[in-house]
Amino acid sequence: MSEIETADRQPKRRENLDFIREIVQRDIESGRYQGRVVTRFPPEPNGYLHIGHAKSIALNFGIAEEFGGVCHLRFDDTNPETEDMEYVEAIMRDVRWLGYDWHDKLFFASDYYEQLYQFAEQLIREGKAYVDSLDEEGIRQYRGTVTEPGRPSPYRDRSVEENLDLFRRMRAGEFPDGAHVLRAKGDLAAPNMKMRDPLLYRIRHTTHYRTGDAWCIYPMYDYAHPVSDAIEGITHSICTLEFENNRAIYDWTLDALYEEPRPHQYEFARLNLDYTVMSKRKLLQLVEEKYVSGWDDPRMPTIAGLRRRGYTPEGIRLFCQRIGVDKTNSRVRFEVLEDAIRDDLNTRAPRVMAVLRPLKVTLTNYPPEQVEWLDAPYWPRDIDKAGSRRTPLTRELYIERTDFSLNPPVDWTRLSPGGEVRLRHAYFIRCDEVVTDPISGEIVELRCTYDPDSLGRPASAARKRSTAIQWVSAAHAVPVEVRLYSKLFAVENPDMTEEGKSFKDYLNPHSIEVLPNALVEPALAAAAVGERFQFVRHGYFIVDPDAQPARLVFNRIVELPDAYNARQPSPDLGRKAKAEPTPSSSGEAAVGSLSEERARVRAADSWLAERYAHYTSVLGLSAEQADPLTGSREVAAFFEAALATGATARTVANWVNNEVLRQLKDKGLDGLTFSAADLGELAKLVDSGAVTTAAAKTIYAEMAAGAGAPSEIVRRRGLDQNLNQEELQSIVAQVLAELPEKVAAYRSGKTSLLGMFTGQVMRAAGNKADPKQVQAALKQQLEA
RNA sequence: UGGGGGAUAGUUUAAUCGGCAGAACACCUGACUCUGGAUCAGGCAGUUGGGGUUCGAAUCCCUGUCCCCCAGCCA
Repeated sequence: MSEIETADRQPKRRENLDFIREIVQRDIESGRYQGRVVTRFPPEPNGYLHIGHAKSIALNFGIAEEFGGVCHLRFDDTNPETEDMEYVEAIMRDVRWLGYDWHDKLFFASDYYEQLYQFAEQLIREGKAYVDSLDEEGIRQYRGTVTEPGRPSPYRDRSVEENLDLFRRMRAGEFPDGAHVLRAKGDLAAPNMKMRDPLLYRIRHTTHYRTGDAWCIYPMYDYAHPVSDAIEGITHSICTLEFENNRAIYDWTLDALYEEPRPHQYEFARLNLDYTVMSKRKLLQLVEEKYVSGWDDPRMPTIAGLRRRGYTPEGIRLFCQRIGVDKTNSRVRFEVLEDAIRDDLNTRAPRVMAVLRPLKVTLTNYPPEQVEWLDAPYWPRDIDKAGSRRTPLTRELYIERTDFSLNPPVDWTRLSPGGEVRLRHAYFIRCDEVVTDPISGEIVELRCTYDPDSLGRPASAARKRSTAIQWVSAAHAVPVEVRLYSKLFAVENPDMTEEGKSFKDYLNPHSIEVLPNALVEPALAAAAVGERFQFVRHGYFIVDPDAQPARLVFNRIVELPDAYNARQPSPDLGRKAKAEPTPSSSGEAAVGSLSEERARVRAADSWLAERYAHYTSVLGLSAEQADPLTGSREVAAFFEAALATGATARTVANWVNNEVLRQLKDKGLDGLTFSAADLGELAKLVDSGAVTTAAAKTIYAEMAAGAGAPSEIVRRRGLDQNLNQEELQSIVAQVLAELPEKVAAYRSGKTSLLGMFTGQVMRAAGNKADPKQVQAALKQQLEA
């Protein structure tokens, strides 16, 4: 790497990190947690894990692995009404199956109930929580709406003693469900509804699957979660987007109870997959109402379902890697999942022959009693694996019905009347006669002849285009049941229901097709449950647990891409075209919120209104320039103070509007590290041409960082020294010499590289150069 | 309607904090092939609209539009 490129670089960050990993990396570098990385996967044991959870598991466990940390498995079991040990076990099985290990870091929020309780008493003692005796409806009423602030509950000002007494009696079981709740003293006027005195505890006289009847008050998620994180020393608490508003309570709770460095919450977008639903409630409904055979129905997006379907952990992890992590709400196409699974299976599923819809073939010139055991490799040439089995060829065979066509299209490469085709691992055959059922007209048999010289020989030019089709010997074939699965739902987004319909109305009636009379070659007779194969030209299959030794059952995991069928016009099941963007109004009228607000301020403040008029008529500023400058007296005064240095109005206005406003947004005028006079001086330097605008940006950046007055910065960085032509030419030459490939690319037409060259030269020249001159020099040398 | 978040090829996403808009999946073409698979080569295609600052904007400023989340004693 060249000196020029490495100069002025930030410490190198790992490339292509998602935003969460970037935060983790930064925290490691800054030593925020002394280099510790502790994440957690916090399922509630009230349902089975699904592919969406896999994304979260891969994220949390993946980060721990990659950054030398640990990931806890914590059951967030704070609601006794829905939780069950069955789910705990299923979840552990699924996480382990996905290939992740929590070692000894298995936790339950229910183990923290006592600590949680003690912390709650602390909050009460500190006046930060109170017992509210409003009923559910009352609480709702007092909470207000998104547009109206809430009102304080009549019980909000109870004394600490009374609160403590009531809370202890709540624990002691003196009150029925719903009589009281413990609430945080938040802000009832907060625009964030979550902060309007969130509930911390409720009374539930319900047996908990782990703590039994030890408790009759249970903590709420918003309270239990941050405290559990803190108890475990979690550093990065990663959850999905819908908890963004809850982060305020998360921080409120931990600020009250813990000190930095404490856990912090970060949110990412949950996975949405086309043609499936991902809510536990809906999946539970499918199971309970028997739309599927159970949580592990191979059509379910649950981990258990995908496992039974035959998906591999590696494939699922590959999928998670490919979809990335971001905050954008998105829907991932089903093919992306399927493609990841295929990618994984391609190198690990041996190829075998199966005939799903058999059509009888008789080789009329093949000796009736003869059996040839032909060598058939399990792997295609491009996969670096060895191994083969022998497969028997006899006079009577079965081939796939779909591999024969009575009236083939021009690009047909399989069997047709009078045509030839290769039997995979065997001979070429020619179809001489088609036997049909005289009544139904159905094709019942093909009478063919085989070419005894074609075994193991390359195809002749004439036969080159033929596909090698799969087949089985009629005498040796093993009858099996094959279950063909496809999408559970018939529409892309079953959550988006029409008026009066439910997601269940969009179930795909053909999501399972059972073929009871499929045939596989004898090598598969002893296949074990869980073994995966590629049925050549069909797809990947796995032996289902329903299989009996005498009756194998195969599930189709995923089909092979079919370039032939893909080319055929099919009913369009694709996505709707993107909606036309609504035509936008032109930007003439400034009616937006901020601008609107400033107009209101001016209407109420004649001095500001007068300044606005002055700026536009006397100073010659445009309305767009004058507007942001006259939104408050402070900004206008700042602008005029800068102007008093003698700089031009236009320059000062641009600097204030484009640069200073940014600082003002988060720090306010008082937080500024430089004065209006400083900015005026900077503007004058630009006006007079003493420094280039590029240099001015550098100076401004330093001013904003508190490096002092412009003149001082200029002197320190030597930005007033002019670069003479000779020096410029030499820097340009040097930069070009460092980047020979780029120069070649530019010369062969990639002129967009000019910007990159300019940037390099500007950097090398310490921004002392004038970009216009730089570009002139660059063009001259590049085109020389 | 208050608040919080989001918008980059058809889709999912990168872009070293102002300097080459890059990839994967999908699609198309070709090569190869005893799988119409895989692989290889090539191609199509993008910064939410408008304005501004700048030599240069996906990135900074102003201003629109669209989408998601929040008013459970669920998580």
